[in-house]
Amino acid sequence: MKAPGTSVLGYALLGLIHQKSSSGYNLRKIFAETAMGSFSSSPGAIYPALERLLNRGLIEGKVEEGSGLRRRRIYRITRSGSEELKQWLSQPVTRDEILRGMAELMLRFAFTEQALGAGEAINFLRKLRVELEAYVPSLRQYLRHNGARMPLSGMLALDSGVRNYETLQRWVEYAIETYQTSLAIKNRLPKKSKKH
Amino acid sequence: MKAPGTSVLGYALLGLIHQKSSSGYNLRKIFAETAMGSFSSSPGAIYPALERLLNRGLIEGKVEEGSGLRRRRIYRITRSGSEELKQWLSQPVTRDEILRGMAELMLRFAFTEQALGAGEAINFLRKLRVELEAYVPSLRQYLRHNGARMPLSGMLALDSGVRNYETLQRWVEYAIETYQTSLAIKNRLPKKSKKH
DNA sequence: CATTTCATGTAATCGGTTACATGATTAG
DNA sequence: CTAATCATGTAACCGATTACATGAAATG
Repeated sequence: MKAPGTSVLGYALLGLIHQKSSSGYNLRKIFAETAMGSFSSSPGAIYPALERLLNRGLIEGKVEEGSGLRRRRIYRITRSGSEELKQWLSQPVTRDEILRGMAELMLRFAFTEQALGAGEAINFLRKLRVELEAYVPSLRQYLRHNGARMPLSGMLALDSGVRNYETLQRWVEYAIETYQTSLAIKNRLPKKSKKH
Repeated sequence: MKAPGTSVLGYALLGLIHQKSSSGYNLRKIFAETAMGSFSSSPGAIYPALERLLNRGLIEGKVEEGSGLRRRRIYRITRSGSEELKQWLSQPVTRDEILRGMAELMLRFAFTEQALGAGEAINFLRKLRVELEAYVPSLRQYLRHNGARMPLSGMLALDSGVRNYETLQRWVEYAIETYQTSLAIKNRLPKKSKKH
């Protein structure tokens, strides 16, 4: 009765495989060496997750037949895997998701460009901006009203959260601008002036 | 042969109970209403976690005997619970922990002042500063060197991470200053009117 | 030849999510 | 009286952590 569903780690794997077919070992290295390590690591998580994706037909694996090479299984994304990824990426940006932490949002953003195009990436950023514009002031206000009667460390911890969101807001503006500039260059639009 | 261990949620509960004896319901509300909600919520996680703390003797619960009241169990921390909390709070700040995300670090910081005193809170901040001073430049350098050959969205996502850490560094400076100022004031003043 | 690195797994355990269950008390 | 809220749980499921296992190819 329950939809099996895909875990965040599953989507991280799916997105990486969508970008480039890889073996489990390669994927593990990516998690181990980059900031993506926050979504697990270690074979005990990754190999079972890959097998779940395989069983559900979201990826397919072929053993590399190269002559002098070690045997290893290269996974590539299937059509239904691509569809599931795109559906996940298209989900609305909710305050709930923002509260759960930025890691998952950033993962989605990082995959959006290749999977859905730059236009959708901008769209994602705009929706994020709207949510932040509604949420951050209320957080700031809560801090202003209750900060004084909290222990100093609690107030500071909250302040750290507020600063993070404010930084995120500035980043969103920067990211939107960056995208628009890059799009304008690609299209080589004869439009000279852009309003700010 | 394995030490049972306490989960992050367990420490969050332990720290809150250390600050103020509470019922499970009260604790749930704190998680539901504040930013602490990132560590779970929902009775299915909290009540079992409380029972584990109880079984390990880290907290004790007494049913409130108030006449006209609903029965509810008030938990208070035990000596060994207090010790375990302090030990957790005293752990060194490692880069590994920083990579796992700030939520847990901030939780530790928020509890440190009450459990170990303002001096230890400053100490925590200093250790965090040292780790960040070593880590952030390497992250920034990675972005400079590899950013150009990454997809735009990947570069931007990484940039967001760098900005977050830079914001955190500024926050650490601010927090240390705030603590030092507040300590200086407390020590200098011969206790004027402070209480209400 | 021994060690390291490549490459893929498996098993035990444990905690969290989801969803449901149960009563008691207060509010309308 | 009924509905909402208070207050505490329970059970099924599932995925992540930890630690161990295996074997083959490259490296010294």
